[in-house]
Amino acid sequence: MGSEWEGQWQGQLRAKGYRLTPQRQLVLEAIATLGHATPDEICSQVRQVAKGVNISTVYRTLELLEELALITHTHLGHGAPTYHVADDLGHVHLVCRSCGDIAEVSPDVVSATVARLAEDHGFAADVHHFAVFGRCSNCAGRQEG
Amino acid sequence: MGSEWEGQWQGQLRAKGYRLTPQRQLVLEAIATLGHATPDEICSQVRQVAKGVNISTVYRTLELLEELALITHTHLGHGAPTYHVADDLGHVHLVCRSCGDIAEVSPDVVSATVARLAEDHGFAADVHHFAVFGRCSNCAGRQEG
DNA sequence: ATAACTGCAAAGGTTTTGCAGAGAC
DNA sequence: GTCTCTGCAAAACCTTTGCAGTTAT
Repeated sequence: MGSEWEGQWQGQLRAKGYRLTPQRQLVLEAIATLGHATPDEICSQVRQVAKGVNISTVYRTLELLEELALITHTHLGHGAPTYHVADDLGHVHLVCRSCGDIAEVSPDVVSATVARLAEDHGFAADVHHFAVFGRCSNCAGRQEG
Repeated sequence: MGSEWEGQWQGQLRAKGYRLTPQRQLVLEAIATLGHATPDEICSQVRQVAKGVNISTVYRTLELLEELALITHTHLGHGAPTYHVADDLGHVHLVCRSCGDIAEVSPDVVSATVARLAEDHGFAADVHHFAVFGRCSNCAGRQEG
């Protein structure tokens, strides 16, 4: 697996008094592999390699990795948030309320809004965190009020 | 309190085989009064009028009212969603990740994005449901990576 | 050796569900 | 009288926390 970044964040960990452990590497690798996944899904993925890893370790690691800005999470609406690596930029989620389908589109479509929020309100919008709800093209024509 | 709409949705209820009950009226009135509130807050408000109302009744009623398109909910990030009446259009939430502050701005700022989503992806974005995460003007200057 | 990390298990908060009784129609 | 709705309680779900043992440094 890609191991160039291993040295990179090892330094970040130590600088803050944290330690490099197998579990932490596995969680980060699992997120990179899955693209975006819930804590539970990440835990399952990790357990395929290291059987004994506990869900609470996953939660603690997610909090840590997010603090180091290595990952971020997105709320897709219902229960569990999804996590992904921080340099996996490049998509905005469109969540369909009817069929539940989740589409990914270019962050390009929200750039105008991001610019206006910055100009008019001094608000630095987090594009990673965008989750847009509505009705997808499949469901749009079907039912309407 | 405004009671013009009482007759309006009573018909909708009956058309689907549902019934009009005091609890359902109280929940809808509570949401109208509070503007936007969590299920728990709504329950508290309702109990000021009718003491015995149970939280599970509130949840069931929220689901019903949303099905009738009388209310919608917004996810502000963490746990509980906030509910508001469907005709309470007119604002988009800006949630600051640092201080937790929630600002409301005109839906105007997202109109360009909504238009592009419709044109490019046939996606009917729900403006009510927009919740934008990021960093507000107060926190923006303070800390940066 | 010290201090952080892990697994386990229990607790926390939020939402859902089963059921018997109450109530609208 | 029928069928829906309510309140209660238990369960389910997601997440956090305390603690004792383990491990990196």
